[in-house]
Amino acid sequence: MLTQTLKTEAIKIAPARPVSDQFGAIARHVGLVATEFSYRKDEEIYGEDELAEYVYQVVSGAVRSYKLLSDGRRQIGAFHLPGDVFGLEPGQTHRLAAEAIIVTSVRLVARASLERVAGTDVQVARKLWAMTAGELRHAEDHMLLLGRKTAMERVATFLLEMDRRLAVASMMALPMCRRDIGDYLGLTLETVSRALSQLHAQGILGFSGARQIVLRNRQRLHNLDA
Amino acid sequence: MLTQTLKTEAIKIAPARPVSDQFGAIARHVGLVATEFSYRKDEEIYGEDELAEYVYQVVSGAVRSYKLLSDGRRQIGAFHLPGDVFGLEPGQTHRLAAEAIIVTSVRLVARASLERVAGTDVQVARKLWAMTAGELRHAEDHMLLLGRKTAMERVATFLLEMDRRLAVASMMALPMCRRDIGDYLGLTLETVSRALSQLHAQGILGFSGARQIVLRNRQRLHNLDA
DNA sequence: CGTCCATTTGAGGTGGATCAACCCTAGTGG
DNA sequence: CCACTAGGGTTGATCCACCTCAAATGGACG
Repeated sequence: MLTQTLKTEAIKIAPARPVSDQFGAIARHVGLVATEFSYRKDEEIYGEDELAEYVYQVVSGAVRSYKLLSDGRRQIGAFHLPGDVFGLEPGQTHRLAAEAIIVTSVRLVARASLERVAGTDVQVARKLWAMTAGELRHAEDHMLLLGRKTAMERVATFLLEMDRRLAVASMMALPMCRRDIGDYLGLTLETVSRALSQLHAQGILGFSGARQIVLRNRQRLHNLDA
Repeated sequence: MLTQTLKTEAIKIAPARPVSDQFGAIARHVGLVATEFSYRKDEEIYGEDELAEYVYQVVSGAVRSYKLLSDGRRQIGAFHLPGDVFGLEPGQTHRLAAEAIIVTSVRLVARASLERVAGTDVQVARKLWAMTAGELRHAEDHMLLLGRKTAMERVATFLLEMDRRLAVASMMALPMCRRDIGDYLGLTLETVSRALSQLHAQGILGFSGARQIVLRNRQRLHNLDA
């Protein structure tokens, strides 16, 4: 599987985040080698209920974590963007599948070695707990969105989240298609498209290509969110 | 609030718990005193974004954890039943509010003391991480339910969950009302009621009182779940 | 400059919400 | 004991936000 280039370190991550720094810090501090690896667009990184062999950090690109129902209905639980850690599990298996949305490179460390370090270093153990708690916080917010928000509120929340996480010079380049957004928000791709068109018509956002979005009025967007 | 009350209320030292009681095991192991406390029906245990002073375990009764939108729409993220730990946060504040559904008694320990122990004992730190991960797993399953399941599938999932968690002699006594169930499943109370009536008409479940339910055919219920 | 998706837009259908009675049943008090 | 009451639950009628199905448009890439 990991037959590709084994480059180490000197990795540049666009927006430096606390969590990502922690991951890198952990890896360096305990002398774990963070291997780099690449995935093509739509390539599976791991499947649902698959053995959790590695923990990953997005270096560039984007990843979707999701669950499927037997008939193919899909719920994307999270998007992982540069700097984000994903696939971290205290249990044996991954609870969601993960796929690269676009060509994506990741750093990874063996879960076993991370666990071993956490077993002796309380600081590391604390950070792993905090990372999982961060994921839980996001999931709790997302349950509120999925259970109780209207389509427009969901799309507004999504835009504000993406703006916060990947806007560069007030422009965001969405890596994911409308279907991915719909499967994240519990909507159909058509409903997402209609909501975006409506926001465009109201001057709240501007397009330069369907996935290049500029928020022109964050306040009004925030008001549309509940 | 709680601190003040504790000074005036009689405090019982919690009795020993069953073997499977992880929380109690931790508390005893590190010599923390778990105090017992009671809440009346619908009494708030803590509010959203309130300082997380204590970690709780349900002794008897039931608790709902929820988030509210500004206009009152509510999403219940989890029900906590006897044995369950709730209010565990590595951060400073609670991400959801918690209320007693019925008269409920809990054991609680100060978060600070738990944190202190976790800072020196990796076994405890590992257990706390695993608990948070367990909550995350539930939230991920619930996101799939809220984003992608039909009303009947949601109710079927709910019944199987409650059957697993609180059935005694194949009978379950639901502590929560239809509105709570609706707010947990992202439905209205009427839709929940209609789904239950339909399952009753199909002979899949029996009632003895609206909240006393017997599952007569778990297999068919499982088939109705996706 | 044609092919292939992704996206947008339109038209119509529907599952669950909303609004509105009505009906239990547990609790209360006479 | 029974009558009364109030809150929870059920059921019915109607509505509408979002889904489904369908077609047109656009954009990226050979």
